[in-house]
Amino acid sequence: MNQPSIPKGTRDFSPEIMVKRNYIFSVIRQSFERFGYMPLETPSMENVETLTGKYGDEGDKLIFRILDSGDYLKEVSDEQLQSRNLSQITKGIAEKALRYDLTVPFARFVVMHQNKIAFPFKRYQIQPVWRADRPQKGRYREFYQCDADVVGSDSLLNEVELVQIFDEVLTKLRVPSVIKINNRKILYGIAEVAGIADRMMEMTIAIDKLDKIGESGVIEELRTREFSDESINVIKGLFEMTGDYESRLNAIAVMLRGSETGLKGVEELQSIFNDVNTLGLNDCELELDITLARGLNYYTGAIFEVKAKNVQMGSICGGGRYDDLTGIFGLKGVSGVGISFGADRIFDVMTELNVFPSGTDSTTRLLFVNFGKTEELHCMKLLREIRKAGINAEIYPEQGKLKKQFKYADDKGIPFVATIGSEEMSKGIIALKDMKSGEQKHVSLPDLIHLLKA
RNA sequence: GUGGUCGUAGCUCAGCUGGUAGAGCUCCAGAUUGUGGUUCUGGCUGUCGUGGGUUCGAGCCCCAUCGAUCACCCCA
Repeated sequence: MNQPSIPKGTRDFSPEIMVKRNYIFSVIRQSFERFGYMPLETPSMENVETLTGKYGDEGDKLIFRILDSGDYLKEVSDEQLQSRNLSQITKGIAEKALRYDLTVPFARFVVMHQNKIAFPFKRYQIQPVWRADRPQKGRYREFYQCDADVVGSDSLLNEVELVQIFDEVLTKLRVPSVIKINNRKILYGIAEVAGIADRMMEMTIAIDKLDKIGESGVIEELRTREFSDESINVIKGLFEMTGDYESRLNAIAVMLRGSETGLKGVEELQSIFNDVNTLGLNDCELELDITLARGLNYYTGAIFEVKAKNVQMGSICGGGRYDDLTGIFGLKGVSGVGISFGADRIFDVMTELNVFPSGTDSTTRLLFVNFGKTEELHCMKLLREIRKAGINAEIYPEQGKLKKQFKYADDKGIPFVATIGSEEMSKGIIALKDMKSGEQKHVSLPDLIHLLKA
């Protein structure tokens, strides 16, 4: 018999892990709502046309398609099958696909419901997305994104607030991070000045790898992509910029003086930096990274990427402004900006840093030991009061060796155990043991509730 | 989609130039019939990923296949 298994790149989440995951989700959700974002959910699957063409050629390949039900070959001719023209055949047999991110379905939603929506529209969405990637460290085929987006507002105040959300959430989760920011307009300006405006995508893919393959690696990549020496020389100028964001932005402004778009990008970043610095951040830093590109090609303005400090891991959050994502679906002139937390990577980082707070081991706070029928009923009465007081509590469902019952509490990470035998029962008291310190004392029911509520 | 590494007990792994498998941890029981985590004692656990080949004989060599993992591309 084959061992049962799950698809590549997917995972089961055990109760112990889910308690911790839910902690992350709740912190993120709380901050989103604190900043005025409202919840939204969209279907796991979308029509294929909704998704294709939004994520670049590479992205299209990574979309999971869903095979049609029934006689799914009925629309495919024998000639098409013979020719093995995959893209043609795929169209005929798969009209649905699993969502690849949350931003595109959101844009689709905004367009479909534009008449019912009050703009600026702020929504958050916490749902899984799927990518047919080959799994590796920190990369899964099914993972959760936690997005907050606002559409219908051009104001850079949104960008500033989104940086504050990054900072608030990651500070609460005890994951100090660097928030890298750049602007697509600047990248476009560079391409323009270098005379390669039409090949901006290629250029950004190359310079995005700077921290991975170094300056010489980037230049080599540009060469193999057959960029001219003049263009490469212009791009090289980027690597020579040093100092704080102000001096670097000034240097870029000089470099981009021939590009109106590029200068607009510089101006935007200056504004965002000024505001963020005036307001201040907690445990995160905002850092200008001119080489930051981001692959999703719908971004047009500010782009974000967040990396946890002191951990070897890809980016844990991303985001950016997209001026015309809704335009693709027929609603022009509505700009949006949003961010995304990668909950699975944040989980991995928190595990590595060991920063989960106590209380994320178990949802149960108190276990009653079971001594038999009479005591059982007595405990059940107390449990009603304890649960009414909002404390998560349970009783071991059968009489058994104390060793076994205490071990159960220990395995489950339950912090308190109440023991009520005949003696306690007759005196109307509870023997309460703190499993962490090992201390045990007799308390009354109100005392116990008071103690566990704290 | 391309390339590398690895599959032996529930987990982490050892196993010499081929001679029919072992350690630690976990788990279970007892020491302790009203107390977990620490300590001590005892015990269970394997189609050596799968299929084929070479050989008197394969965990070890060869081929295939599946799975895991890391890197590239790309990305949370």
